[in-house]
Amino acid sequence: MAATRNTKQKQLVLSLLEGAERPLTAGEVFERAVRQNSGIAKSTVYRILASMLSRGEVSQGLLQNGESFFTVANGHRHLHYMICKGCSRMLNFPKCPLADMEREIAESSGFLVTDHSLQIYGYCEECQKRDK
Amino acid sequence: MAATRNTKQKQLVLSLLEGAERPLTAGEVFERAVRQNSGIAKSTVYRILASMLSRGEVSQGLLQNGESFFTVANGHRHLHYMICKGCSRMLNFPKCPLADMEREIAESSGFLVTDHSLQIYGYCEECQKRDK
DNA sequence: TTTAGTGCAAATGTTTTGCATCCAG
DNA sequence: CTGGATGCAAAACATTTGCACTAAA
Repeated sequence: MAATRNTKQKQLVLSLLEGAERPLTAGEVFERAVRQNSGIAKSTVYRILASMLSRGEVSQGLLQNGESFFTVANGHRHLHYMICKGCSRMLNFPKCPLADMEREIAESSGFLVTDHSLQIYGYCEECQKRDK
Repeated sequence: MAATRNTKQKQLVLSLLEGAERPLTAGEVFERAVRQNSGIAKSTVYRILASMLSRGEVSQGLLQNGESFFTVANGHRHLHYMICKGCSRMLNFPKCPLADMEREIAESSGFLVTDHSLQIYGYCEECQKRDK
């Protein structure tokens, strides 16, 4: 794997993801970076996220509209999210139902699993009450 | 729910999905429709798929690049896919690990699950051999 | 100095939308 | 008839890419 330079753009993207209260899309990372008066380019945000993703430094998820969102990868523990269709809130879904299945899948089907994408959609408690 | 007219464009999209050997993206549905000399517009394909999706007549999945793919919803049984990063083949993954969890989730977190999106990425047997 | 990384703008590709027209009910 | 559905073209997005320039090592 090629060496990677420690630029202030990378530091910024990483600190924004670390300081975020929820996963962020590339566009949101860019917005927040702009608010901090960094002159970072949007394409740089995309390149940094892609690079971090291939290094396993961040995890990627998919929204129903096809947009990607990112979180800092915290060790081996990986999270999924319950995404509210009412308010777009993202709640942690810490128990990954595939955690122990990857070996089993390889043995029964021959398919080598490298990763997976799981999002759970529905309505959070507040939105259930409000729309009742 | 509003009434829906039975147009030949809808019949065509549905028959293409039913006759497909694998899930199709909107673009692929459009391609196949064009080959049959239907003068259907691409935007019509998108509108029909969106409408069928909201009626539960088709299921949607997400590719890693954000594109959506569709399959006819076959009753209550729903499938997920193992998607090969080498050859893009999509293999059935019939055992849904969330099948029995939705009620449990609602009880423990208050989140009402309506649906979910799960894709498994990796390499099929042939691609594992070829790239070895 | 060297070259990975960046900014900028243009290009890509998917999906959405406005609007005049069409046709299923 | 009449309003939902369609075709067409333009627009809206997220994301990627080419290229000259900048700055990390």
